[in-house]
Amino acid sequence: MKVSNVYQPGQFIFYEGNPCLGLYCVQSGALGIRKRDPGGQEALVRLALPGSTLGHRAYFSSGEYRASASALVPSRVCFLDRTGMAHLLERDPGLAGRFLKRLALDLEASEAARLRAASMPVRARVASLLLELKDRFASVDDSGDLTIQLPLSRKEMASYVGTRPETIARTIRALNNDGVTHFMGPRVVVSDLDALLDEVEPMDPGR
Amino acid sequence: MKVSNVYQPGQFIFYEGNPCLGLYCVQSGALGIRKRDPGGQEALVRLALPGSTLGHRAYFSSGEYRASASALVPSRVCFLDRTGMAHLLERDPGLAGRFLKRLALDLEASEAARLRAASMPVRARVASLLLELKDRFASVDDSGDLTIQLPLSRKEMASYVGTRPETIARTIRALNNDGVTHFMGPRVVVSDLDALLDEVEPMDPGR
DNA sequence: TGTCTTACTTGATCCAGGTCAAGTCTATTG
DNA sequence: CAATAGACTTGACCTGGATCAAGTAAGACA
Repeated sequence: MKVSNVYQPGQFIFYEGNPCLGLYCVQSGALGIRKRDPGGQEALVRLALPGSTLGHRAYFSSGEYRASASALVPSRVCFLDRTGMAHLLERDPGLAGRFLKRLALDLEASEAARLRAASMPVRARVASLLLELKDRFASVDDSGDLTIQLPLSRKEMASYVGTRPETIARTIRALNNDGVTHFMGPRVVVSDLDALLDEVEPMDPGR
Repeated sequence: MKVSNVYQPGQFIFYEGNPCLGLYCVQSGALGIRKRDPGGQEALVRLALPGSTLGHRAYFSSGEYRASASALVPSRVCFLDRTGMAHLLERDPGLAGRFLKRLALDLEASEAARLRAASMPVRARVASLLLELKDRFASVDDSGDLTIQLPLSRKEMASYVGTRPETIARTIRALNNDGVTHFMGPRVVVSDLDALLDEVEPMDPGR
């Protein structure tokens, strides 16, 4: 009923189009949620970090996954099948309500992301990706600076922020030149976190 | 517990930030759902047509509306307050499940819209707006052509497809020149529906 | 050790769509 | 009937980012 598995980077947990047989939950690591866009390309649409539940959308609607999930780093993921779910839902009457809330919040997040994507330049979107990765992948290095170990290739970063690898490279170069970041391969040093935050929300000097 | 009201064009049903006291349901007419974007502008994010439920997102999550709703045309909207909802939910145990499904489908729609917005040019997005409006606002005129009575100003159309009024004007002109549409003020004549469909999904000549 | 492959970077060029500045066209109001 | 005002259109121009075409760096393998 409930099993837990470890997936290595690149391994898939499920594929778009698979029937949804239950719910997954990320216990450790990080997953990438990918979706085939109209043009047939796999686009990275979301990250799933420890604590997040996966597949409840498909579970409650069509019964088919509308996206694929794969591990970005070694990840422990547990699975609860439909009978297990039914069991839980009947034993805990408040659970359905909490799923409703979860979905409602996801929906808000998704719509907010849509607005944001439309009104922020690539540079700001890259900055907010870094902030998103920070919580899970950052450590403080020997000289006291924040270092993020990127679990994504440039191509994946590009598809996540909705642009092209070339533009990611140029944006990285620009951020480096402005002293906001120091990208070195798969590792970024952020010496001034405030500078990064300003990229996302350029302060209006008025207040 | 359950009341039904008629709203005139421009009248608001609720505002972003208001506490959510129950659920609304569109019986007739059409509403525009608006959201304040990071830059402070009101952007039209969604249309609500007869049959759609409004505010379930806020109802199940924060308790505050995250968007405003106003009538685009005279609309009958009914309201069911929290006690009424609680009543219904307890009387019909399957209802919560149907709301879960509703939210899950909304979430899918929202993510699909996000992908679409990122990968379709303005012209195709305008075309799909017309297709969306067609079901509710189209009639067949005396000469047998499909005529859509637009319930949106150019500015609203612009914010809905994520662009500027100037670009809408130019796009309209281009569609007219190509014989796909005939915009005349607030009314569009679509003589060839297939041409409009092709704008949204340019057929790959291979198959 | 070289050489393949794949990921990444860089440069050059192009274009959709944003911005700014005049328009025109109604529609309202004194 | 001006006259001011708002909604829409048009033109001229500019720019962020896409595209195309060469690079370079670095791990995998013979």
